[in-house]
Amino acid sequence: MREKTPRTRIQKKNHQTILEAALNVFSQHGFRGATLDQIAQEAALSKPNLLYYFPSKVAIHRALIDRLMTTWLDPLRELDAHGDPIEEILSYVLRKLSMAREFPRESRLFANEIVQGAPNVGDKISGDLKFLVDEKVGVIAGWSQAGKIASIDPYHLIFSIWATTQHYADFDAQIRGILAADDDAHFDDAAVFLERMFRQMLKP
Amino acid sequence: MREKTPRTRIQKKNHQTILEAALNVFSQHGFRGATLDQIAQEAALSKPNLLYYFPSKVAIHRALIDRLMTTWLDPLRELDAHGDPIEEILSYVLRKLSMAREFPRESRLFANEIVQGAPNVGDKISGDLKFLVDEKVGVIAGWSQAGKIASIDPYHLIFSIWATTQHYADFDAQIRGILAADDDAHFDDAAVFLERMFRQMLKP
DNA sequence: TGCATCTTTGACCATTTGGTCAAGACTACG
DNA sequence: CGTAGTCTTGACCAAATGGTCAAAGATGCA
Repeated sequence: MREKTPRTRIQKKNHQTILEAALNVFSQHGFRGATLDQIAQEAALSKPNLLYYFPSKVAIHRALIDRLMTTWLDPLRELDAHGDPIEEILSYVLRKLSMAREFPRESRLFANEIVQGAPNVGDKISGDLKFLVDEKVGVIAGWSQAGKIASIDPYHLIFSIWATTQHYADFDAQIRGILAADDDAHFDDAAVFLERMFRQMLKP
Repeated sequence: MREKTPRTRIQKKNHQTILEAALNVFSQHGFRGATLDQIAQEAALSKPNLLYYFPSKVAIHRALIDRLMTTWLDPLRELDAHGDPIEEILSYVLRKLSMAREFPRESRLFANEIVQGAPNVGDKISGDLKFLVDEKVGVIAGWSQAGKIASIDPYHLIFSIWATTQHYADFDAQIRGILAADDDAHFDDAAVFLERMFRQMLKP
């Protein structure tokens, strides 16, 4: 069932090489659009060699998704119930935006998965993710009721943070087309804009 | 090159049937993930029959994208330079949200395309779309300088509107998972939330 | 009704794709 | 060294997939 965890030096290296290559290919073409040949070429390995390290195409994809789900939610986990409410939320926004800037492939891997109906992560979403979100929603609702932030729907606040930040990774092609940009500079403008936007709306 | 425009009654009907079926399949699986057999089955036609009406798989997809691009931008076109600034922008937000609610398949078709690097619409984005956006950015910048709305970056305002509204269509699977919702009711909450958010941030 | 045109499809094809396998190459270690 | 275990790959396979084609079936109109 599960692919064996890497033991030798070579296994460790090739596992990483394959996942790195697969991240490139899956994030750009989606699961169905990616081929083992592409991944093999990107990893500079032969196709049978890929299948020596991972039992199947879906196993590679699953390994990536697993790795992603554990780290992807760290910024939200860090939201501290005992910190200053507005600053806590704002720094969550900026952490999320940084991740979109630094890990756009991971963001697109996830986006591909969700847009197509979350066929492989549906259970994780209604499980771990829902659990974490519900907890933080409780925290935010508390702040809201205590008058520390404006009275808003915490679920939709979180959705709007996800939407606005991930948009810069997932819709990168559109944004670059419109801004005629060939670098990352617009992320700085986005940071200014989003900080203002959320600060404004959270003001009690 | 171009597929012939439908002439007879039968052609008109089958063209529509095929596009409807293709929209279902492409929006759920992406271009590469969709198969002609799936589309044929969904349309209740034989595969050679599909190819009697459209010369190839990409032609079907292109026809959908073309149809989409013409109507997708209507809400933005309606943004009136002579209307009340804040109400104009807010009703743009709500129109966009309605489209996400009523045409989620179209939204996902587009999302699939952009997430994968806009391979088929790249030129349309840096062409028609950029032109329209630049025009409306000018309008918004004018309002901003005239002190009618807060001083914000009009590009990122538009991006944030797209992000927050389309999110409800594109990431539907995630949202339903977290809200444990099986209906559309959360769109009403979203409308309230987004109206408040944008009204708050636009206040001069 | 007769005939030209439009529509439909079963059979078929070449290519791509995920995956297998057996045999050979390389490593590590006694 | 030698050999047991690890790693690599060329050749191959079955299924899926986009697309073709010739021939049969409908349709419409004089």
